[in-house]
Amino acid sequence: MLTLKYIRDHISEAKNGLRIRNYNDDGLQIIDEIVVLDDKRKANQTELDASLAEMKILSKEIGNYYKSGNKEKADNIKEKVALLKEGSKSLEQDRHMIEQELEDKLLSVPNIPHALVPSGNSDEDNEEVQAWPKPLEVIKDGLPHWELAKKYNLIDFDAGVKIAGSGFPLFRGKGARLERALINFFLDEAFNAGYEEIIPPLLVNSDTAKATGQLPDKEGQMYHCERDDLYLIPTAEVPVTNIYRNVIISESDFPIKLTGYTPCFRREAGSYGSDVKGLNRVHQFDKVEIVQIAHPDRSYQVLKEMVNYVESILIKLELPYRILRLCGGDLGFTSALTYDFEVYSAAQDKWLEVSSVSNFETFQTNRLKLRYKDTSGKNQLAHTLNGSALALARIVAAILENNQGPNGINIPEVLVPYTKFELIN
RNA sequence: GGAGGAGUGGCAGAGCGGUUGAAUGCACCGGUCUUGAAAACCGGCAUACCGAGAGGUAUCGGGGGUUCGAAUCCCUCCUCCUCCGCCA
Repeated sequence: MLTLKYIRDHISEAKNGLRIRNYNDDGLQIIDEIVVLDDKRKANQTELDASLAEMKILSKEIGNYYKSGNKEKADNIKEKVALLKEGSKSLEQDRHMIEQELEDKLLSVPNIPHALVPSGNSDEDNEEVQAWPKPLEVIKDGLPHWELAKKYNLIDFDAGVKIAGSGFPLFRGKGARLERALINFFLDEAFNAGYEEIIPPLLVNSDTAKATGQLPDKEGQMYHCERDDLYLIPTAEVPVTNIYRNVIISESDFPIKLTGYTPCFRREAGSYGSDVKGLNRVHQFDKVEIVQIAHPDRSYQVLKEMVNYVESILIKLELPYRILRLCGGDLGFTSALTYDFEVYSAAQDKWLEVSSVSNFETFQTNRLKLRYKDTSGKNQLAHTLNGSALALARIVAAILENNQGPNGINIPEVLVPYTKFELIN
């Protein structure tokens, strides 16, 4: 959620930002509507405050008159207060309504894109900021990962369907061990890069989901346990970032670097076709997430650092990758700037998104109320960033496809200490 | 799931219907003193909103109510603690 102050002080920047996100003139009106509502809110508060202040003073007088035994005078004032009270009540009702409306509108405004974000409508307009320098090797007669998984009995999609439904893969044997090896490898890498490991709850309450922006924007994407009003997390970002909800940290606490492995649950309604085959798009997948809470002056440097970090992992895994800067049409609701990593899947001849690294600036911290005391003692909103490092399922798909050969599938060297085997055959 | 107790500032802990946004202690920050430090003393020290400012309003777990007036009384929800039951 953008801050009111930002919107009021940067009306034209806000509108330009929304244009990058392909808002038309009608859509842009939301900004003006917010300003008008806020004016209403201010006027209301001024009036209400004055009325309450008067009531307070009169109430004190009543107290004093009672003490001195002057009942008549006290009762006189009581009538006055009763009148004031009626007025305050209706003002208060107005305030509730105005605030609710304002909040709804604010929640519907996405983050303002960073100046680097190119305009564009879809993922086809994303800007390639780093291409794979070598020619891509297409494996002739290569099998897609779902067939490899079947051939080597790594993933039993049918069993997953029976147990839960489509989109819930069941890993077994070397497939399960490869999955676990990757999780441990990623966590060790993050540890070495200075991230503190977190094992968070996998179910979160609605306050938590709201604070990181999943509610109300992505309500339909999350599994919801209605009976207890809890949501299954779509990413570790949600519980991990919420550790710092309603927290004021000191400037010396920066940088806060957290990592966590969790399964991620996504309903992903509405997708179809070959994109959803195998591990490309599933309801449950494993992911190691990295989260940083950064000083606003340093957050873009931190973003770079996180991009470099993700890149270093892909290099170690020896997978061909490219880095994209998301365009306005593809940029997530809460993000100001996002870099996507895609890995080339040789058998599908397709780039698969395996990581997304974003700076949310104050968009999340405003709702989180995550602040730090600056040198002058004032509270300021911190910046949050996160990235997948990495999303497991698609990495597995890429490893299987890219490393297949006549003798089986070769495990990247860096993983062998974790898998304890070098070849799947 | 059943019975009881409790939720107050960074922490500890008063207040239980009337200048109480909240005593006191600790912690923290600034100053005096000191060669320096400690001690002692003086001052500061919650958050949000409105206001150019003076200042005002709200907040004592959340929400609602009683009252001229609520941290204090009532209702409800949440959380924590103790005991019992169940259980990995």
